[in-house]
Amino acid sequence: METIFTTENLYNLLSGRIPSAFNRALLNQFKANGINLTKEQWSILAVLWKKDGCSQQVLADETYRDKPSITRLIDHLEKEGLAERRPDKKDRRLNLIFLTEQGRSLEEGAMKVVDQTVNSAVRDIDPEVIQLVRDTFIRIYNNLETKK
Amino acid sequence: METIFTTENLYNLLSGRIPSAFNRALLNQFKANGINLTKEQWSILAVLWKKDGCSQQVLADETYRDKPSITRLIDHLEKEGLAERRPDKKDRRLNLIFLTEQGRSLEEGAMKVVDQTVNSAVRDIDPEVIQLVRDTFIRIYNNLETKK
DNA sequence: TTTTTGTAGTTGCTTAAACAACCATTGTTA
DNA sequence: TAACAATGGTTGTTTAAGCAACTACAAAAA
Repeated sequence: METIFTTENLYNLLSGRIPSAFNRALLNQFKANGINLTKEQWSILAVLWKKDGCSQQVLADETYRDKPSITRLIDHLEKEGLAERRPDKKDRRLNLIFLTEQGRSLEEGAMKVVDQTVNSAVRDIDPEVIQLVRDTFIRIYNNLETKK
Repeated sequence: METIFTTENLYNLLSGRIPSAFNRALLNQFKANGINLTKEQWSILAVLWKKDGCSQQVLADETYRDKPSITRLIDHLEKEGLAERRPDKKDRRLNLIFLTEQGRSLEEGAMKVVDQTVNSAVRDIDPEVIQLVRDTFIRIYNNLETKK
């Protein structure tokens, strides 16, 4: 295989430096706007704002986390008063997760900040290039999932 | 601003799903090859293999971590017998970090696994596209650093 | 040369990820 | 329907990130 890339170059691309920087920036913007959320909490809320009342397993699938991680994130959201568990009446194995009024009220402000941060990150970059980057990442993801 | 992207699309690109998948894959490959390293440990060792005897601050800069994170990662590497601290004789503020024989001996095997995993991830993708993705990510990184 | 400023590293705290082991409930099948 | 498998969730453990507060030392400024 002939490429102009060293393993190290590619590793840096794949290993997550940019996402770290992005997540840091997002967190700072939250803080600067008086929104008291970790990026993990926000990622859960982002699902609930669309699918209020879904199960923990759905949250795990949507946010690419395992079940224990969700258990603890929900614990934390409950403690903060942003969401609550309610047992499913039909299937008693399930917890359904509902936003509280407070959890709902964060949506507008948080989404505005995410929007600004995302747009700031990709400013001056050709949308077609962004599209290509996305497509490439999907291919990489599939390559990783389907092993070698 | 007119784009075909929703904030959510872009967020998913920027927030680190692919790196998570990559890091998971790498960890699995380490394990499958009997290499007992976390990805964090490996990322420190990767610097030391090139700059044995550098300071903790250098490790922090090279791996994009803060100083406390490095303190603890080195603690752990010392406990595992892979590296050791030696005070700098000239500047007594500094610890210089040196690989042990055992730490050095991991290089070949680990790099082979990283190499395979990286190549598997980008297989069938045009090198020019990879280059463009890299360049774009560097621009995004700079956008994030120079704030809006 | 004393004071001030900066740099290197550590400790404490909160939050989270990943994995294994586990319990309860539900679904399947023999 | 009784045994077994699958699903949803929790707990325990290890490892790590990120921030603030701190100590020790060095360099620069007064």
